[in-house]
Amino acid sequence: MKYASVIVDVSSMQTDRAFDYKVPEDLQEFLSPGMRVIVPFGPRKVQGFVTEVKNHSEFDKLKPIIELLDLTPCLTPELLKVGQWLTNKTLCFKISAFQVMLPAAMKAKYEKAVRLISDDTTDLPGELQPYFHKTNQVNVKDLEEQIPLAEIQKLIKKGQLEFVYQVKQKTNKKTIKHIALNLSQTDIDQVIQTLPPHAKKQAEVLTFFKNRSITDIPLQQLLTEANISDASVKSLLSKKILKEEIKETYRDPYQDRSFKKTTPLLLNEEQQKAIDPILTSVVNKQHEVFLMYGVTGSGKTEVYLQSIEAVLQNGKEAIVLVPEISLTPQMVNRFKGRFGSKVAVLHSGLSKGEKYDEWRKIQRKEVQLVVGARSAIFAPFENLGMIIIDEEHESSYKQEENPRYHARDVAIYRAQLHNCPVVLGSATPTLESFARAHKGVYKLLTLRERVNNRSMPSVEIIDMREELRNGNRTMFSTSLLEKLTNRLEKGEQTVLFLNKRGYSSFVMCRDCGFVIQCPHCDISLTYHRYGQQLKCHYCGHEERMPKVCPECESEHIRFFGTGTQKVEEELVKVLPQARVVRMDVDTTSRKGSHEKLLSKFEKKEADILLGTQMIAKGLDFPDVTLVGVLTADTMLNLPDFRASEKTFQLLTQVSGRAGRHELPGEVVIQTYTPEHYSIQLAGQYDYDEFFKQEMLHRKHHAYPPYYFISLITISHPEITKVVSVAEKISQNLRRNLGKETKILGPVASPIPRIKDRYRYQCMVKYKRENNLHDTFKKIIEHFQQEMTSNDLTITIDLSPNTMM
DNA sequence: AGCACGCCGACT
DNA sequence: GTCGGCGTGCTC
Repeated sequence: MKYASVIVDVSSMQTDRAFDYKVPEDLQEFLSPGMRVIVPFGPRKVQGFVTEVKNHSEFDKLKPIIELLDLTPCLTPELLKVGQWLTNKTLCFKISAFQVMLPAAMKAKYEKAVRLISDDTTDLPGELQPYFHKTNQVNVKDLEEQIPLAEIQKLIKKGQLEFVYQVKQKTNKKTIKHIALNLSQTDIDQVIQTLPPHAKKQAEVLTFFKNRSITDIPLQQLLTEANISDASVKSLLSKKILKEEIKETYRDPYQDRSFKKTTPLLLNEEQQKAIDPILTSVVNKQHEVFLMYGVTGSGKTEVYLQSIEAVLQNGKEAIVLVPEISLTPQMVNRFKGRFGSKVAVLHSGLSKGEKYDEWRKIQRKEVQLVVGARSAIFAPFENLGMIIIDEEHESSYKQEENPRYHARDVAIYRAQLHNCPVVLGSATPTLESFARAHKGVYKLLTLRERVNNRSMPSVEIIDMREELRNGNRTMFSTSLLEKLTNRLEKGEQTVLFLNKRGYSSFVMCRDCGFVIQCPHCDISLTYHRYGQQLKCHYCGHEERMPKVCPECESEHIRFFGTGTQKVEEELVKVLPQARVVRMDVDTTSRKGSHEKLLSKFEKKEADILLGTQMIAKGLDFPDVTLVGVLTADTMLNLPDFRASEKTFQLLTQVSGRAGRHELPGEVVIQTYTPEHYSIQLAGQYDYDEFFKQEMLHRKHHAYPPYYFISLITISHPEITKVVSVAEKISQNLRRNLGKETKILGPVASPIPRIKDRYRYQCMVKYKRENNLHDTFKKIIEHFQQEMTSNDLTITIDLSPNTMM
């Protein structure tokens, strides 16, 4: 007899361990760790992952596995190990660690239904009878709005009904209809003779098969290419001359696009110097982490491409992470262009089905390269030769929900298991990475020159306080406006960047100073022009923009701050002839709208591209010669120890968008704090000096990379509860952690209330702390009961990216 | 998590 | 008397 240890799909502390099941006779040969199964769990059925197949079990009242869901394990032995590691590293449940490594389409959904035991409905209460008219099984969801649950429970006690629990699979494989010959090629002519003489079209169909010498073809293709209607096909089908076949296919998000094949470019001396150690590491199968620090436009991508070439030639596979790839179709084009059908692409712009299909291409070893966002780091390759993380500093590589992992950490762990290199690339590396490179933990590769020696665009920093003093109350400085006008005249393009995060357009009364806030969160509401709505960006609360101040009934109620919508309006006022494309969450929420807007700009159907964060990355348009940053300092005021770093990164990235081709570029940075070092040094493209200065700050305030930090956030609907729990937690931390460790708080979180829940936090700063994980685990265990029964939540982030 | 079981107060 | 509220404990 064989037994399987299964991690069940029930995320709670008490079920966060393996449960044993009997393996039915017919599965004993196949079943192996990493496969998904459906198992009975209490009265219901749940999905689970097999972690072990063994010959004994400690437990004696075992139930058998109900169903096997995979023929090949969806988690390789290595990924099972990665899952275990993730669990320890992020303190998440095992099931969450496994689930995060697979496409969402493979997660099970559950349904509870009521089934009629006998076929006779006459015994049922009248109001229930219509439900069971045509079926003997009805979903509880459909029932519970009309019929009280107690009613049903009574009938269950009486034995008329029973609950059935179902596991719904979402892994719908896409199929297409093929039409195939039900005879051999050689018989075609003979069969045509037997057709009635007036059935010309049917004969045509068969001739089509003959001329092409094919035996099967997708139905759609047959109809269009042979130029026939489906009536003649149907008739041939009914005569059994043709037959239908259902074939599984992939949803290909890139199917109607062709990619121009590119060939390797000649590397310059610097690029060659950078690629050599990477290639050595690939050939020698050595694990090493490279930090490729290359200024924007220095040709990092070409180095990636040629390194990958070497990996593939070695018969190995590679993963390339890019930040939210849908934002940079240009990046996909470069990889698809070089490696064609060897590439799978995984990003948030794909539907669940499309992601699942791309994932299956990887699993079936039909591709050797995956280009994707954060979660692509879990691609089920078994023969990894290299992992590349482009724009290494991007915060989207950190997942902000459980399991709170950083893709960089996973990359390094997987690369260790595979003995292969990791390449981190950036023009503005995180301080953590750059410091590690200095210490020799990572190998530093530097690209200081831009390809073709093009100079960096010139940067002008504008003091907006000065503009105000001179009576300019608009959000465009005189200089920026002048340059904008100039570009319009020359027919060149401009990118305007608005860093909306921080404060967006909040609504304030000019008479009494009242700011309209969300009733459920401690955050001011944001004005949206569309529908005159006020929205909360945290809980989604919406209300109409009031005509008068709710406090003092004054009519002088206005919105302040600048959102992209407002900039667009003003832009039209001052430059009525300009054609503007606006890109922000509102204009890009629909699928594909992103690419549409960008291609509109690319085709020069617009003069100005106006947008938020999302336009800062990787865009490359030849005719953009001016980049304007409207408010460079909004981010600096956020309660975040990385604020300066993020500002520097952003300004550098944005500046890199100008003058990438023949035409020289210019950058205008508008700010209220022009003296700030992150703004000054970004203007001078001086990363090294920025690194020095920022490191001093970090050292002084005991932040990374000098200290590791962890953040515990406690939330509950009642503030007194939050405070008392937070207090207990911080006392516990102080008792159990080392003397060198600094424990800050408890204090109210930067946003003290979200969705009617109060939030407090404690920060732990440490250099060396052996007790950390144990202490955190014990804290969670201690409050576990209150977390399930009393609506208390405690979240622990072991390397928070933001303090919010 | 989700479900059953079981123990107490409020109603026909 | 019983209905139904939620605290408690278990799931191989």
